[in-house]
Amino acid sequence: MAQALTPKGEATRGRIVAGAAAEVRDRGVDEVRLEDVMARTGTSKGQLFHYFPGGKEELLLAVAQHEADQVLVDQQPLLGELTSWPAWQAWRDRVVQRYRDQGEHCPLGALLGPAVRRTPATRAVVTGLMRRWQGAIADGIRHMQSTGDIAAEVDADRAAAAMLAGIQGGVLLLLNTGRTDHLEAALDLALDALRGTARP
Amino acid sequence: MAQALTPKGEATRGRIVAGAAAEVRDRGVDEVRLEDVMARTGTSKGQLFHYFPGGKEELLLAVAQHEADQVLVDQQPLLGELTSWPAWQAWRDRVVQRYRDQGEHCPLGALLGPAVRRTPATRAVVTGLMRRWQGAIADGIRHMQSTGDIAAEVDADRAAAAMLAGIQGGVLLLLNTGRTDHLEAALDLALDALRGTARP
DNA sequence: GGTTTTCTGGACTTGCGGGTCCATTTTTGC
DNA sequence: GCAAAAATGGACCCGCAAGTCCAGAAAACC
Repeated sequence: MAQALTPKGEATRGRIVAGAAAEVRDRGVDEVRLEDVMARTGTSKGQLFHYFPGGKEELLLAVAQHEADQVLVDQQPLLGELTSWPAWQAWRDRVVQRYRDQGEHCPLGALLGPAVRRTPATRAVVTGLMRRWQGAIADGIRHMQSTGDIAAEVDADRAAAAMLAGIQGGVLLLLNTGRTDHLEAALDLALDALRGTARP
Repeated sequence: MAQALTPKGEATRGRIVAGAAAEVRDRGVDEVRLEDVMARTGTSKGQLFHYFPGGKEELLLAVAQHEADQVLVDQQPLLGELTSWPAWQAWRDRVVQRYRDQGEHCPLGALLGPAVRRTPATRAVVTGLMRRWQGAIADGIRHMQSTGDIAAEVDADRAAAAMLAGIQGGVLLLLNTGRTDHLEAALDLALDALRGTARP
């Protein structure tokens, strides 16, 4: 992938990806013009195609990977420490807060969009993100089961899948309505359901 | 909007919208070429701009409205008769079935995508659909409350919002993974939560 | 049946934006 | 320092698809 890349080159490449990511956030995937990326990052067409021989598609794939990683980073360390109800609540609040702040500029929403989705490579990026995300939630559920805070009969993976779906749908609706109602309702419903299992 | 449109003109216009909708389903929004729509519907550029002076954008808006209406039609009459637990289950199964059959060709997913989302008009279409959808679910919940199958303390609108988010997220993940796991898990979680409220 | 409106066909223009190419400069490695 | 490789700048090409325009056919209207 990366073959003989000097520090300077590395920096430029990074600048391009970051700039393109910002452009995607600001204007949406299909509104991204290579020209704009160049302007924003102070680079030339030669550089762009030097670092991304595959052109726009390759660049957007790199952006997708970059943003996907960021999604989970933004939730850490909370997502990795779902070991008590207050911790779950803190994570929930963080998620809501993050997407509320972000508002309409959703890199993830952009990734999920029809434009890039088509290519298997970008699909893989999104799928990978979802798998990791769901895995982290499931781990949290299993930990809560080990302490008896969640009933042992609960299927952790399935519950995590449901919660993830609620989050994604909530974000999607946030993008369209500008309100966090759905996201909050979905998270709270799932958490309440899990809490409810502990009491026999 | 529609001013002096002969039967023949009406038919042509309808053919164009239907053809464009099919094109969107098959190839995704941003892959739709006016030329392809013309070929599929056996129309000419003159006709296209005759019926949609606003060009591509206006045509896609009409398609969006068309598809949004279809989403709810496909769930009827089940969605309008959520008056017993078996009815809820039947509706749940219908939703899962519908999107499973549809697979990757999701008109709604296309609408939600970044391409069209930008314009306020298409946003309004999607928002309107979501409002009606959530309203129907909420009505179902309220009916179940009236019969005592769901606890009166439940906030019907909020629960419906959560369920809708789960559905949207489930469909989104279905589009990316090709599996209905998330959709099913989300629906089941929500339904179980509602069922659970009845027993004290 | 003649005039007016609507409908249809398709040639043409246009602009945007991705991709190519190469000349020049800078860095690396020895 | 001096070749080789990497990095940079930007002029140029070119295809695609949206949108324009107008002329001719069909229908509506009285």
